[in-house]
Amino acid sequence: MNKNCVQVTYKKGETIFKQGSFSTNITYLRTGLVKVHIMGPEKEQIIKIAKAPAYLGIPTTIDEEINRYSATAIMDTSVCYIDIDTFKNFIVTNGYFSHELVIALCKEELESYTRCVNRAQKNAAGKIADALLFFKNDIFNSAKFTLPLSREELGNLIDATRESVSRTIAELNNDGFIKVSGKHIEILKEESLKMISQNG
DNA sequence: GCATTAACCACAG
DNA sequence: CTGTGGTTAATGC
Repeated sequence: MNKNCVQVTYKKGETIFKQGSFSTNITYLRTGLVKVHIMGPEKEQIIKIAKAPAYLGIPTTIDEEINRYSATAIMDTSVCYIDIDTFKNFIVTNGYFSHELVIALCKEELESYTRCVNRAQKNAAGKIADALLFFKNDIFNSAKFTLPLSREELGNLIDATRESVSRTIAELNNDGFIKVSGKHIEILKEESLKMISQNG
């Protein structure tokens, strides 16, 4: 696929593709971190955070004319765009590739179900704890990291207002579960956060 | 009723 | 963009 691939780099904050525009390529995220988001009837909703390596636009490109969601870099990022016909041809001719792709898509769908339930049923503290553990374990693999989102964006990810996010993070800090300085976060008591994640 | 939770508003830094 | 305080509506015991 490399032959039909154009590589592009994006800085933090730049739009990779936008909801409402024509979707003509599959996007492969080579390095970096991206937020996938949708402008809903009320406000922006962050659907998920995607880290490299990953395909970004399969659902919105494979059988759709117009992008149903946007992707925006939240860290410096490099992607390559794969021509949709090339991609489809690959699926048809390469069974192994297709098999891997189905597995990846299934995983994402299951994760999406889980996030959906958690967003709807957990309280603010539980959702914040979830998000912080997600960044620690799934994104940065480090107890210490810089949050790549503003308080408002984090709220849009977990379904809470920016005020609730601020307050909850301040409480977790005061209670000694985490250490916070602006966007710098350090997870101090992961086990406690897991309890909070489950019980609120 | 009373407590809890989180959204909404406002204002300061 | 954040943090915080006051207020308020909804919900549970």
